[in-house]
Amino acid sequence: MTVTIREIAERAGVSRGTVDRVLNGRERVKPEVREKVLAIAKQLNYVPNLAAKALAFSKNPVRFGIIMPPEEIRFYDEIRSGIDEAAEELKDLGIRLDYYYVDNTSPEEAAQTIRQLVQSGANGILFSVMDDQLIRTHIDQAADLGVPVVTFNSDVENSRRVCFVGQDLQKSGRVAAGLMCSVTKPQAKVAIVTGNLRFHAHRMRVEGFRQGVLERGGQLDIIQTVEGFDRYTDTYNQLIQLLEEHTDLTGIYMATGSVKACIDALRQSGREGTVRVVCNDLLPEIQQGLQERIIDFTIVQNPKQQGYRALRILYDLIFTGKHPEAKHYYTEMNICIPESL
Amino acid sequence: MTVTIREIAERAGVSRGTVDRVLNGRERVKPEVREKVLAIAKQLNYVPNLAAKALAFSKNPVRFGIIMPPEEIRFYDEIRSGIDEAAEELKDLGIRLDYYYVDNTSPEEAAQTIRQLVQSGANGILFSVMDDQLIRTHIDQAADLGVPVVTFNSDVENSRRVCFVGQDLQKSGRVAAGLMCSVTKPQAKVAIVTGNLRFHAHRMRVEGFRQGVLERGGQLDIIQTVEGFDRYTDTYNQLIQLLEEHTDLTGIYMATGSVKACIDALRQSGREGTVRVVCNDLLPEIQQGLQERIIDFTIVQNPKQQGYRALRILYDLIFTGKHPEAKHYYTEMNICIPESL
DNA sequence: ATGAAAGCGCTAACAT
DNA sequence: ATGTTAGCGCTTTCAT
Repeated sequence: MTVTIREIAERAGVSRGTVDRVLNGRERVKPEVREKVLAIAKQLNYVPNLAAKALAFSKNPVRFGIIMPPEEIRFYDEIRSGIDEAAEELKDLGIRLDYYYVDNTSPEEAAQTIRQLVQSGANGILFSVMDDQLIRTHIDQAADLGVPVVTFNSDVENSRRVCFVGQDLQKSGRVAAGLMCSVTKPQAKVAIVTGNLRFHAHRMRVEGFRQGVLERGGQLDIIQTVEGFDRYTDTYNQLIQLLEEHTDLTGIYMATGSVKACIDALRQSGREGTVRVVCNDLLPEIQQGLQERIIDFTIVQNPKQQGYRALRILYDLIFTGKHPEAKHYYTEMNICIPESL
Repeated sequence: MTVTIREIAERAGVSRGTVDRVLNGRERVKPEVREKVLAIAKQLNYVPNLAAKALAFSKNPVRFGIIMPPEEIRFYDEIRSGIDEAAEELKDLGIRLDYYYVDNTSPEEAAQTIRQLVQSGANGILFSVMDDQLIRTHIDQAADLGVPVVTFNSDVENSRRVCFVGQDLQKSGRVAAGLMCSVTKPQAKVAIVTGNLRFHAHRMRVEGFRQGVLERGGQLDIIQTVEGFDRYTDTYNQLIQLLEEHTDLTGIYMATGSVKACIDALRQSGREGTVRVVCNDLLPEIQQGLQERIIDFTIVQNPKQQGYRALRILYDLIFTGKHPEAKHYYTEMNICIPESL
């Protein structure tokens, strides 16, 4: 029925041990034997039995290290629960997960953790801290030593990570534009708030939004793009000023940054509920903003799926040798309104 | 480390075979032995190793029957791919899936299939055909004989199915109301189109919509609820008339029924793009309607997740004995606009 | 009613 | 460089 290494061994006239070596590239095997085994395996369309592998591995489980920001950062809660859920489903499948929470304000600790994991013989790494040259170097070193790294939520560009699992930022900007258009009059004046336009990730959403507006026939008048540097006060002050200067402002797209600041500024100026707001994610203050009808839409990125997918990709790579189909795996994007909560 | 039946056997002073019998209720075991084993298992917090189970089962895999409408019905394509994906992940986990495509215009074939599956010793059934008394009886019989049935997409009410996996219809109606409110002026006149109000499932969305409008402070004026009986012409004719009679109609909620008819009626009356439309699902004509800006929003129900979840629930029930937490498992609901495609 | 032992497909330690 | 063998945890005959 199903092809086993035993069958391959018989056909090739070698032992199962040898087949195992060949199939898993463990030691040097005489090239001709190697070729023969490989040929037969391919011809028979051999696929390893995962349950058997898992069982055999259960003594020394495969180890995956997960490197992410400190547990206090609530944003990662759902991602973590996605990973845990995947781990639960992969339970008994021969893997062990080790979480490492590292400082996310500088790259040293994260880099250090990568190195330690590689040295200690980890079989794969899930990474989500920051994009930095030092990190890049370490990821590439890990790759050289055969330890695959999957980045999630926030990528490390140009590194040799196996795959990035996260949101399609550009698309999220376009969706935001579509939503804003649908709730405003033609030529309505809107503002974009972002963190820092020098950051690739921040720029992407803004660009997506602009493109989205174009695709809708230039239906909006983007009067300003505010950089709030992800700080509450900067964002708040600039928005207060903006609202004063533009009494005809009808929409704000919070691409990145403190939504709390936006809500407070609107309240302060008495324009809450009048100015349309589109933002991202589903933090507590955003949920409340939705309920109170201050925020019209928020675009969320299924963090649970993100964690799940990232782990799955690593698992499939290690256990079945299946490389991800693309270097980017974009997770679903959902639009939320109060009723969706 | 992890507790095995071997350990339980040792502690209880019996053989592993006996422990297996007890834990899986296979044959009669002397009650006192039974109690003892159970007590130790509970005390040790025993959890079976799925990989080992799978491997041991690989000779006679557990069989699940999947009963759904004919393959031609495109609506089920994505659900099927969700099931297949789940099956892929559960590959080597000791299950075999058998698909049965049955007539979905009358209950006989579906009922017959349930009976056959039960007789042939299937270990579980995934069902999605229709809600009917004959079906109900068969599902209950299956339950009596220890064959769990999970319904998906469309439930069989009041039957003894283990669980239903599908959309929260009432909520989808509320979300529709929220969306409609967000793109119309206060007191805008809107119409609801449904299939047949005598059907529970159809009523739910309509009720949800009404409730949603109330929650938004009665912001809409629902002038009529049209029953289109899921037929193109009925729907088309009624909408044409409605549009003529109400030149101030600003929104249509297609709760159930032919969205094509709605689009055509709007085109015919030259009101496409002027009248806001909210509907469900993502059939080809709806995608096109979105692109052409005739449809504003469509609410979709992640069919892939639906299939995946349904299979998972059955698997967990059979292999780990874990019953679903609730009788209903509601799948995610997503809002789509052109940009989300 | 219960125990003993073989086997599911694969890995790893030990031989040769 | 390759073969042999003993598990991994559970199920399932076959004895008793």
